[in-house]
Amino acid sequence: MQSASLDSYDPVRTINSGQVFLWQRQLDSWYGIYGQHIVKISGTRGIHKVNSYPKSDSIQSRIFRLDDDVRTIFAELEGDPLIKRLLTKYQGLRLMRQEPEQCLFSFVCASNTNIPMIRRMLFNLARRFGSRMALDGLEFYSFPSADTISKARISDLLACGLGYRVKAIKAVAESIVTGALDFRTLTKMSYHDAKRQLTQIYGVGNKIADCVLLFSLDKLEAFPVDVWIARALVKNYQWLFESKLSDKLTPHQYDDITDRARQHFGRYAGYAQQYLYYHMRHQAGANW
DNA sequence: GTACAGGCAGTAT
DNA sequence: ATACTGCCTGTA
Repeated sequence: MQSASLDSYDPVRTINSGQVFLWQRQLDSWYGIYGQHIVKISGTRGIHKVNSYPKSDSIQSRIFRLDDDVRTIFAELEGDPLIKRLLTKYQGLRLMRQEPEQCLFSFVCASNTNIPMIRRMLFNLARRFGSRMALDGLEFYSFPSADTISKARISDLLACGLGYRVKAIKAVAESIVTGALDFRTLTKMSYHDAKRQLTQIYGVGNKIADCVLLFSLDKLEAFPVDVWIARALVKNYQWLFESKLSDKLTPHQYDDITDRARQHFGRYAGYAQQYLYYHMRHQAGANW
């Protein structure tokens, strides 16, 4: 019973994992913005139906990574006692596969702020620069394209509450528009090569690059270390690290930590990160 | 007022 | 290499 349902998935738990920002609860359903699509999760009692508008048959499998062989993945991660416990405790939690452009813009906005603020910035961006869509009598806005953002006025971006991130947002939009950054190519590259490309962009450092690699470019070995993960490691994995860990990281410490985490958790370290992150937030009583 | 929040680049040692 | 600093903005 327990192992049989370990490969189940719970879309609502997954969208509340804190790694995707443009979701909202309305009329007993959840609505998310996925590039040009609205994704709707309806249903109750843990039995959910996922639809997308415009309609797409493959989008559910795509965004919830139902193509991943989680039995194999989880079997590898069970070697770690804490992760083994969390896999059962948070059954149904998956990683999500986000739309790369939206993902990169989102995590650039995420630097040095909190989730309510990130959501505000992204909803503002969508409302101002996205296309209006209607569903169930509700109003939604698609996520704006890099082209649109590259042409946007600085003052309009500032009005979205982006603050000093505008410079980075512009740099990201530019590199996409000029083709200097190409997600298809990055997906085919190795983790390290793709990361090197991403971090060339102004405003994209280690952490943001790892988030984009894991959440949108299928690099499951990526192990983003934000303050929450750092705290989880300090608390539960101090033994993994020679020098003492603190939850403030210099760039060199960041590399050291992700490398060791990857060594310890293996090629699916990103899944371990997802469960650790969810666990920390859950324990902190987060409900944003 | 002021500390702080899911990093980053710039500058000085 | 490593440490220190400022940064938009909103909230507690």
